[in-house]
Amino acid sequence: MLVALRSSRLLTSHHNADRAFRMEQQQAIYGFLGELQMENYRAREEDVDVWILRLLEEGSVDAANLNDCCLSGDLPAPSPSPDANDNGHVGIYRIDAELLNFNYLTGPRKSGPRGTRKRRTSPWNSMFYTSRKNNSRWTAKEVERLVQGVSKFGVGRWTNLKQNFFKRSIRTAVNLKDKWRNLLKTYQVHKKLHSCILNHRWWNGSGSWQKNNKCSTYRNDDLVIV
DNA sequence: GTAGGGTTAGCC
DNA sequence: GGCTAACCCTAC
Repeated sequence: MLVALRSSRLLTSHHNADRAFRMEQQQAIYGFLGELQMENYRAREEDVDVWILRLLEEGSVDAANLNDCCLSGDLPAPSPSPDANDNGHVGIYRIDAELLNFNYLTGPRKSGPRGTRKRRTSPWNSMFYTSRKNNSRWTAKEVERLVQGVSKFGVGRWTNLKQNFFKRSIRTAVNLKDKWRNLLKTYQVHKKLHSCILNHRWWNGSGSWQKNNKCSTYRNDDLVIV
């Protein structure tokens, strides 16, 4: 599975008229990713297929609605589906407190919690070591706030996100960007999700939705899963 | 200010 | 030694 972000396009090519609608779509997409990722911390050693199916069954993640968020920059926007709400928008974004109630730091992990790390200050001053600025692992609450922030402001608005969600935090805008990148990276690792999601309705690339596993592309302006 | 490649340190 | 996550560096 390839997940590619095209955030720069998001913020530059959209018409103002549909900007709000597209932002809501974006929120849905990243909320979905956030839920996947955060649950992933808890269920890292579990069968991902079973796990995502459970989420779908519980309704925590609605793959059908997710598909309704799909838009291609090259293809016409699909009509809102019957699953959409009264506004014609989809709203799968939801951070479930139960999903976040996991043992973030002590749960089963391939790599355990990291302690304080140190590094050389510079190649020519290698005799001295100094601590990095933060050296702390992200907490579940921080991840939650990051996902909320990205869902609200979108990817690439790290300074804005910092000011609104991490104002008193040690995390810098760059830290937020890097953490989000790590989250998506981990998300990509679980390729089994691909076949699972493809079993649900999917944009077939030729103007209609279908519910089978023949389609191989999920796409919107900001996210491409191939 | 941001994106993306590079570096580092902890854990297996 | 490999993998991973947090952090650093730098071009744009």
